[in-house]
Formats: sequence, C-alpha cells, structure tokens
Amino acid sequence: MEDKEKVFNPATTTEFTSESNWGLGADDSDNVNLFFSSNRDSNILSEFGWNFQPEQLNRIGPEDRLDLAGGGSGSLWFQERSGLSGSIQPVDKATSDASASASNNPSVSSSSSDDPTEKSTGSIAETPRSTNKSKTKKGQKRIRQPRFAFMTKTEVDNLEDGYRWRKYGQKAVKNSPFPRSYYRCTNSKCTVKKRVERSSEDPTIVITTYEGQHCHHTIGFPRGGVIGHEAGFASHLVPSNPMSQFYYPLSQLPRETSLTSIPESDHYHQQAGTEAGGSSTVIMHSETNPQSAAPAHIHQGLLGDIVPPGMRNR
DNA sequence: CGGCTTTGACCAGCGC
DNA sequence: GCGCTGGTCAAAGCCG
Repeated sequence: MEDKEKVFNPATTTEFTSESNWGLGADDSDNVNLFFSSNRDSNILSEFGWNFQPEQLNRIGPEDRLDLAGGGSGSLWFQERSGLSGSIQPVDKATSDASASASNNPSVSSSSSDDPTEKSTGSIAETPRSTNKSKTKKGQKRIRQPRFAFMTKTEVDNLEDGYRWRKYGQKAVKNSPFPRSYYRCTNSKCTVKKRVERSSEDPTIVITTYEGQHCHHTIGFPRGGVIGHEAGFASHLVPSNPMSQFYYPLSQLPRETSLTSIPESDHYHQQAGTEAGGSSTVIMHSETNPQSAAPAHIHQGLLGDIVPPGMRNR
C-alpha cells in the first residue's frame, strides 16, 4: 500500500520510490515534489512560514546534509505530506474539506478530531485507507489532518519535540524489521498524533510523521528534561504564531538541511514536523493557519544540534 | 497512585 | 468475498 512512496533521498539527491512502508505512504502517488525544485515547493515552505530565497533553495542539496552534532549521526530531511492524495478521493472530498477548514480554524481542528472521542482521534491513517476505526459512524470517514513527515538520520528512536506523547500502539511493518510506533499527544484536547518508524532500507533513518495540529503550547517538556536546550533554542527563534512556541524560520535553517516535499493534496496543508537525528530540533509552523497553532515539532535529541546558522557552537 | 508502555485483539479499507 | 495490512483500543504491567 503505501509502499511506493516517493521520497527524496538525501544520500543520492535523487528522488526514489521507496518500497518500504514508511508510513508516509499513503500517498504513493503522483504528487511528489522535491522541495526546492519548484516554485510550488517554495510555496509550500512559505506556507509554513519558512521564507527561503530562491538561491537558498537551490543551495540546499542532498549533499548538504545537516550534521547533527550530538549524535554525529546525521542528516535531516523533511517530508511534507498532506493528508492524502487523490487515492482517497471520494470521501476525502468531505474529509479534506473538513481538514481544510480545520486547518484554518483551530477550533475546528481540535473538535474535528474529537468528534469520535479523543481516543479515536479522528485523523490519521497515513494510508490511503484513511481508516476510521473509531467510533465514527459507518460511512463516515475519519477526517484527515495535515501531516508532515520527515526523515532523520539518527540512532535515537524517541526524539523529543517539546510535547508529551503517549504511545498507544506499535505495529510490525510489512517488509521491515522495524516496528512502527504510534503516539498521541497527551494533552486531552489535542488530537495530534505521530508515527515513528525506521526505514527498512536504511536503519539509521527514522521517519516521523506528525498528523494534526497542536491546540496548545508545548506543554511539557520532554521527560528527559531537555528543556534547557529547547528553551535556549527557542529563545532564538522567532515565533510568528502565538501558538507556536518554537519557530524555526526556514531562512535560518542550516543549509545543510535537506528538505523533501511530499505530495500534498490540494486540500491540505501540512503543518509541521521535524525530526532530528540523535539530536536536533526543528520546528515549523504553518503560516497558512496562523491560528492553527500547529507548532511543529521538534525533535529532540539535543535540540542544540540543529541550530540556525550563526548559532551553532560547533 | 498516576502516567506511560507493552501487546494482543479488533476493526475497517483496499487489492486481488 | 477474502485476505492482508494499517490503525486503534484497552487490559495488564511497569515505573517513578
């Protein structure tokens, strides 16, 4: 199913089709674009409040990988994906509309997923199936929320992003020795979810997919107490959205960072996502929905690893 | 004791 | 229609 997802391969700088289930899968489709490869890409970025200059975009290449200081591990890629692609069309029409509105309306966003109760959060389904197992009535498809996926080359599986997550499931992934973990934001009013899995093709790569928008500030700090790092990091960021606690202007993104855009449906706007490998943090937020507070996320290992140019200590 | 993780089961969507 | 797979639930156990 979501096997043929096209992603940007930072290592080769070429687009490739992944046979593995990166969870992001759902959109195996057609709309895959490499970030920075077109105006559209930059538009996408700008939707997140990342203002990249054309030159900057061009500068960022696969080989411009971000060296994550901490873990020494890695590279950071972003995959922006929207809720779904054309594959889920019919219903999606409705769902997408809902999502779209959700994107523009915070209250909707949170309520939309609440609908089925918070447990059945209504969203997800990275796959075209847009499963809606929850208590939604039959015939009603779960509303998909904006999703954002990114790949991080890291040895750390559990990256901190400033939010608190509760793991609610783990599944073996087809064709992959690595399981996929499902997390939900612990904030009862927040329906954001995230999936974390390792690439079967490259075990050093962790794929994190965020879905939904946070309707609150980064509450908690990582259990591990990376607060220091985050706080410090955040202090240098410029929040454009009141709801976003951390904002990482693309313009300040280390040029080594490679971003990948994954298709996005016309109705969705991804919100945020980031991941860091072993140690890093990045946050994005959608300017498209200033109100949607979807702070992005981050990733943690050590926020300090990914630091805006000029802020790096190493 | 509260919160989180683990894990097996269940359900729904999709492809054949 | 059936089987497969992804996503979620929820009970049980663990940990601070």
